[in-house]
Amino acid sequence: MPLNFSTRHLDAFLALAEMRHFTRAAERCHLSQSAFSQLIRRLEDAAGTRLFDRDTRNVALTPEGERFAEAARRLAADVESAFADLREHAARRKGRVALAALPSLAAGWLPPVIAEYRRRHPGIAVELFDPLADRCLELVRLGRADFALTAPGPDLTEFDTRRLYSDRFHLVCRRDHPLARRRSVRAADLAGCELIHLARTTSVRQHLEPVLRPLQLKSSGLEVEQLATVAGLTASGLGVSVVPELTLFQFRRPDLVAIPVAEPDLERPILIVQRKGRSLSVAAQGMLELVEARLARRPRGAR
Amino acid sequence: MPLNFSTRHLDAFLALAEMRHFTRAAERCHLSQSAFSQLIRRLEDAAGTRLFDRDTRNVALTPEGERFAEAARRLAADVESAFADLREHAARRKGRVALAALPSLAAGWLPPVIAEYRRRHPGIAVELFDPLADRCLELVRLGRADFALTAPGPDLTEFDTRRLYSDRFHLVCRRDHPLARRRSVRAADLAGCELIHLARTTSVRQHLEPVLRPLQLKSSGLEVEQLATVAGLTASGLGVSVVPELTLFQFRRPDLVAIPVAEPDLERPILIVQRKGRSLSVAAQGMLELVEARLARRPRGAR
DNA sequence: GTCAATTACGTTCTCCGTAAGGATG
DNA sequence: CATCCTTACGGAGAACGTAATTGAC
Repeated sequence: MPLNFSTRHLDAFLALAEMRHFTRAAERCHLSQSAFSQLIRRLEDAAGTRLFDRDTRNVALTPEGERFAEAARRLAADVESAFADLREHAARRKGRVALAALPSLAAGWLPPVIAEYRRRHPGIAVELFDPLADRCLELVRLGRADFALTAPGPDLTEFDTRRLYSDRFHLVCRRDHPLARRRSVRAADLAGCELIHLARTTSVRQHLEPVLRPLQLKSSGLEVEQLATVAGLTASGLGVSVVPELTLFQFRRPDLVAIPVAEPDLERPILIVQRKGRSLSVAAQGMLELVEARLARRPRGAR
Repeated sequence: MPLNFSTRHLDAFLALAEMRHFTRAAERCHLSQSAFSQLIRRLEDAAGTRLFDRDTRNVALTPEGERFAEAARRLAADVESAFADLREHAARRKGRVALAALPSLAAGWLPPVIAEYRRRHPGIAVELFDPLADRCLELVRLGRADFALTAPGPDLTEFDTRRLYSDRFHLVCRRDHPLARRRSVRAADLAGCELIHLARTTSVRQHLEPVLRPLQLKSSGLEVEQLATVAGLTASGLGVSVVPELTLFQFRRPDLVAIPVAEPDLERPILIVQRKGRSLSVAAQGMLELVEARLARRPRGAR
């Protein structure tokens, strides 16, 4: 006789095992005494043996009942904890979210978002990676990151992507540079400038290259990995640089100025990238919503 | 929304997690696809979060679903094993029975019963204690033994007892003894005999004492604990002894004879003793039934 | 257009409660 | 005889199945 064993059976069994009294155990379970009796009876039928010895005066567990009681207590606790765990994740009181973001985002724009998230959901562990674009995608592909905020890579077909934002480029130069007083510049204006480059592995460089290559600019020969190095080199008058708006926080110093580059094709889209067809965890979904909300409130440069 | 979480929910969830296909998972669960869909929906309501991502083409676990799946697999296995364990005990394929029996029973009459039991139920562990009567009761009181086969002790009110059998006494003497050719003897016939006694702690002695004391028999001064010693002493012509029928197997030697003592008050009841109000385990119940069956087939001396 | 999940709705069946029955101290 | 578990029976609600609907590819 296959029983659809349920938490009600568990609760009833445990109540009776504890109370040793049908009527009172039935009350605790909010059942009539009759229904309760049937419940126990069906459980015993499924068990294939009596679990309680009872006459009209006494109720006690049989040896088999004792044995089952141990399992039943564990089961009840396990069911309870499984659902509690689920609800805690659903309520974002517990969980984990891992995201990857380009260094420029990770250093400047993202931290306040993460701080806000942690404030709202102190129980959730936040993991942040700040590698270059290729590795961002890799982390998402491996499932190490729930989603990434990064620039387009070579092969995005295996991901679900959404454009969050489009980052415009700025010329950064010393305050005493000939272009320093312009309100905006065009790519052509850069002719004659020595350019300090970021490494070719960076998304910044990859987006700059198609636009600047035709201009045959003089190269400074300097090609570094860190934006802070670019800032230092530029401040020392060794050249100028062209960087996305989101990285400008690295260049906010009295001796440097940043000037928008008015060039329609020169922009670096920032995408939300996640695994195709897989939904985000509740925790990650919350982070994503906060990212989008922050962007909506600060649409500078958004398209 | 409190769900009456049941094995059906578990099975459905696990089937869908494995199949990633509602229709096929529903078939495995012997449900219509519609009913199956509702089942999952209710489960998700109770969980407070989606467990599956699905559109008409793909079904996959959400991160929360993955987490729940681990717990669900454990739960399903635990429920299954708890019931399997119960059924194995009920079917006497598994379990344990402990019994205590007087040495005379444990040595002679009981072993074939235990052997038969083990043959029938090889999965059940049988534990046997063979102490004197007091300790037999003690073992039952402590729950170390499921039941005891023993003689009446001083305080039986705390136990449930049932008379199994009544053991009649026999005179044991050498073949060359004056009484050796009698077909039966009375207590009075023992006048002038030197009696070899068992220790006062034995139930044999305790039952003999009230009957033999008035006869003022000569004492041999020998008072030992083991029946085998009594046999040796008797065979050497140091005296005679009076022992219950169940112990006669110790005295089956060519130089000794055993003669029934025809004395209405001289008998030693053998009781089944168990804890009051507590039922026996299925395993122990089986042993008890075998004991009674064996007795019914061999009613020699039964009342 | 097809396949698959969801929704709608009528039906079935399980399970509950009221009430009578029975056993035990 | 009072207490308390069990059985009987009628009804409410949950769950199921058929079928129509929606949605994705």
